Amino acid sequence: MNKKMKSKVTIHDVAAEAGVSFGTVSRVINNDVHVKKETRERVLDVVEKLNYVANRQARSLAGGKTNSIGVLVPDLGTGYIGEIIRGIDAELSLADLDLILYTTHRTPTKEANYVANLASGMVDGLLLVLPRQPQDLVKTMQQRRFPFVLIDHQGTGQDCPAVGAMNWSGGYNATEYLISLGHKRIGFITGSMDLGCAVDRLAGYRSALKTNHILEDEALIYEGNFDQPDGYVGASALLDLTHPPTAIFASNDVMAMGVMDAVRNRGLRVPEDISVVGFDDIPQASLVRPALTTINQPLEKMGRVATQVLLSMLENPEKETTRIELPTQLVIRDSCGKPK
Amino acid sequence: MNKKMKSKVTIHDVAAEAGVSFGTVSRVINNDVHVKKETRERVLDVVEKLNYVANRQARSLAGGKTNSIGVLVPDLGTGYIGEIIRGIDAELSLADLDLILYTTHRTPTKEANYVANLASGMVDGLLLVLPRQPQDLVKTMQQRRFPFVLIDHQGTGQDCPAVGAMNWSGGYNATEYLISLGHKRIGFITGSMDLGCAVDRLAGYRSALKTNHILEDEALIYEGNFDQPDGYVGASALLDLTHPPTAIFASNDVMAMGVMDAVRNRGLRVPEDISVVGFDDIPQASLVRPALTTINQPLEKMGRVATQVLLSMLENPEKETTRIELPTQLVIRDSCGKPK
DNA sequence: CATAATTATGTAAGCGTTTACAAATCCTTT
DNA sequence: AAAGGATTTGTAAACGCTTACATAATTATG
Repeated sequence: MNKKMKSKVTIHDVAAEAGVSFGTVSRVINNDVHVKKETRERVLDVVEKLNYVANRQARSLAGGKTNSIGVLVPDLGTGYIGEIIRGIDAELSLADLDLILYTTHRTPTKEANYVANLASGMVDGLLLVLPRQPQDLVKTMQQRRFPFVLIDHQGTGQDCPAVGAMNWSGGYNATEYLISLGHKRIGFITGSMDLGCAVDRLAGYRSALKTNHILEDEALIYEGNFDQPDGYVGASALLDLTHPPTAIFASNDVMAMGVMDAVRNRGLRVPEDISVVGFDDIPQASLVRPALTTINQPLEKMGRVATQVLLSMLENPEKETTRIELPTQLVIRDSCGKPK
Repeated sequence: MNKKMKSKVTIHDVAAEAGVSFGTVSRVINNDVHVKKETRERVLDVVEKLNYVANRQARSLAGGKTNSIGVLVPDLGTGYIGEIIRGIDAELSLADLDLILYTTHRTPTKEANYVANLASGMVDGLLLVLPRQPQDLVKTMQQRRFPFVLIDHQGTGQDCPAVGAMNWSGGYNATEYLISLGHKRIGFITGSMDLGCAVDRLAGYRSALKTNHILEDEALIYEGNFDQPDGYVGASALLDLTHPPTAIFASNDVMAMGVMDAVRNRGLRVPEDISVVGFDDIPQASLVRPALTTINQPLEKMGRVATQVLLSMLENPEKETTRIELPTQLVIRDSCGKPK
């Protein structure tokens, strides 16, 4: 009875204890139909008794799959990515797949490196969150026929599996909400314009203006980079105009917070003097004061859906997959009001 | 079924191309000294040329190590954990180890399950961030002699490798700062008292009071749970007292935000009427208005250090390791002022 | 210059599985 | 009761690598 703690119990141990061949044990744990019911039960009992857990590496080596999928993220700082991962994780654990996390944060060039390595057998599939330069990566993976899904990035014209949000309509709706409040001069702070989502949000803004017969003023558009300071600087520039805006729509929540900061720093109030709208609905959007009116992106759901897509690709490699866009939604809080 | 048409390049391919045996190639990629310099170079060239990447699973199987370490986290929501992971990731990638992420969020009981599985060979070591019920887990791992490090949790009396922050002195310093501002009645909202860090912060608070000859008032201590609503409810209760506090010290930033919310909801201002201090210094602490004065925990560094400790345990299993506490620091922003 | 020492390389035996394929057992059906 | 088929079980060959150990090549030694 005194078994060594250190030596792991293998499929052979189970086989011996159950009085069957290891092949049978393998069939049992893989739910192969060709096992007599009572044999299966006996084996399962022994598995339980011996506390057997199949060795993942051996399984992978023999089976040709790694049972884990790689998730490439730029960072974990803002909670934005965290939400997406939460969704990914949920789906993955349902499928009993491991999540191997790679952060490209420190070295941007690592993105390409990782993909090259990962795609050559370390994981069965890849989920790329907010990739910065997907063109080459996508090409690499496609020519290797390696399964992957892009999350929150619409490549410029590239046709590949991706899950994103309806950025255009988010931009449109937020702008239209501001217009409905009576605003005519609405400042806009863009995100990194190399990212499709930023382009789309701006396009939505423009469309809403046009639809409502408001003349677009280039001076009201400030090019930001999705970081908080851009919001501050952008808002400052906007407020310095001869005809400053009465409302500012920032392309993400973090910048919107920078905007609020700038507004207050010049002695103005949100929303009495200036209305502010963000985009994303990150957790802290409801924590700041005034609570931020913003466009909700279903972050967790994006993670879930992307994972589902990837898993279905794994099951059926031939299946044609394409871009999926999840709806965004206006969340009205306290940062907007009628213009003075 | 889905056979890979793309034959991966193996160690044998490299060996053939370089005109050596696969054993030599193995030595080269493992930096074994017993290889002639020019042979090594030739092999390396071929590796480059063929774009060879060693198969992780095979390596693990043969070598008896998985080259990856598991990280168990409760969640990724607040950015708090994200910071820690950033540190872990940095160290891990230096050591060329993979990070396998497990989130226990949805099912608390999964913690134990994961540990049982992981400890039996899926990873070489485990990093447990903010574990909720470590007692059993720790016992399991210790008796299996499985390497692990606890992050941000001081077990009640358990002697095991752990990395945390100086919660006591953080609590002490924050309280003393408030006292130095002139506050005499300082409310305190605790964290989950089953977590050592919460206990320590409270103890620090009490000590500071005592040192400064301020009589402790039990009524000023509200037991929270580290969630934002606790801050709101706690502050409300505190402000309802006959002799309400002039300052409130919340055991983490998230609760502090709840506190600010409650304060404002009764028409009071921060910091003019009530001073607020948090703990953690999460990214959004500097984003809220007024910016939160808080105790900085070196989250990323905790991740780094814990990883270093784990790696050293992997290298030298016999080495005695113990608890490490990193210093905390008061960060003064805009949420505190003199009492009226 | 032979011989021992040293260093470099080749070889074979696993590591713990999966999975064809072969062998054995159990039912049917005449 | 025996043949044929279906079902269940056993076996051996990978999977790609590490690592003793054996062997070959090189250098140093007397």
